[in-house]
Amino acid sequence: MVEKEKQILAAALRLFVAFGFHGTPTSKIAAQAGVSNGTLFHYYKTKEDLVIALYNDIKAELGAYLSAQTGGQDSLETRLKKSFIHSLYWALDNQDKFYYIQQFHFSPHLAKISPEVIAAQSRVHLQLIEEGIAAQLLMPLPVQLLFTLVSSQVYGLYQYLADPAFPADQRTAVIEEAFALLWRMIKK
Amino acid sequence: MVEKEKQILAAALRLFVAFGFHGTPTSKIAAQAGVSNGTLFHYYKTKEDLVIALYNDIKAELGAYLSAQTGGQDSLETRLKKSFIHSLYWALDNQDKFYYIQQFHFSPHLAKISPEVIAAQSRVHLQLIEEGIAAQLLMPLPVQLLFTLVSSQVYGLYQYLADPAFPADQRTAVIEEAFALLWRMIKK
DNA sequence: GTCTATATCTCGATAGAC
DNA sequence: GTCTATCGAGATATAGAC
Repeated sequence: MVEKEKQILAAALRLFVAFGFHGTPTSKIAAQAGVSNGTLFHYYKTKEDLVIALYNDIKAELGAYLSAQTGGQDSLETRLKKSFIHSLYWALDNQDKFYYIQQFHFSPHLAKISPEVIAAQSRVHLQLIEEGIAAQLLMPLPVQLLFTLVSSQVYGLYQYLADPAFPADQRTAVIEEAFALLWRMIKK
Repeated sequence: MVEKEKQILAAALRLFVAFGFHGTPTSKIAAQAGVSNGTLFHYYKTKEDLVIALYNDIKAELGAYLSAQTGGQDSLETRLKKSFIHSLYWALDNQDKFYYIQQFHFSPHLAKISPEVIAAQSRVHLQLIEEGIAAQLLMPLPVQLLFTLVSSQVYGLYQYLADPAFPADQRTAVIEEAFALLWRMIKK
């Protein structure tokens, strides 16, 4: 991916998050990226192409980050905890991107992403939970249900921690506490 | 609110959920509502006015429904459970409306809603949790944190249950189970 | 690959009769 | 209050020179 492409994606991210898909014309994206309107449409055939490319780019980045953190031979609890913590840190350090994912998720654009691609994104997490159930460390419940409960706790906790009024230096303590609660909930 | 107004809101809900804010022109809303373009703008000065009015209408309906379920002298656990269950049932029975709330939430329109109004919506839930902490029934944690954890579990469980592949006759059982897990997590 | 210039279209909003 | 008709703005996307 060349420089201009990155600039376009970066500008699109900023503007979409600030003004929504509707509220940001391609002309403004091009202007903020420092390229002409024509160049933007050289890289992305349509505006929707751009919206989707941005989503895929962010998802790929998040996926790469998380799998880089997946150490090896820790206990299951530790691996789950690391995954929990790093998801939160990534979200807190990349709030625009995290917001964009959710904005995209609640938009008709989501229909353009194939179900297989979406499923692939959570596969590694599902496997972790499956392993925990098989080893009788986690409650014997449907994998999807446990996964949903864990994920939604990440989302919820993010909302709590992302509040500008919340002191950043207390984040770690709250995350630790929240994971302890989560573990209490899902452990067998 | 007169008949035509309701028809406009109903059409707007259907279309916004299906095609997004951008993807649904006011002309289509008017057509689906069976009124003319001019009439739509008689009731709502701008398209954004309509978007916001729809949000407030849905929120009011949800608020009315939930407070109607708030019985009186049950135990705190039971009241919390009822609130949990009824939130879920409302969401499952009003999926378009629930989706719209979230779609609105992840859009720039949210900025047009005053923080006081948003805070008022969760006041009753916060009080319940506050009471639980004071009575030493719940973990001694920040009220907002516990509220966030409970809410996000509702959202997450909703996603799980709203999946068309999930058999509707097993909903109650899963909701019961999920509340038991939740209670295990937050009880002192 | 990048730009300028512009075609084409659609949408939100208004005017004014009834 | 409701309609028809329409204006003007601004959007996406393309054409074609460099």
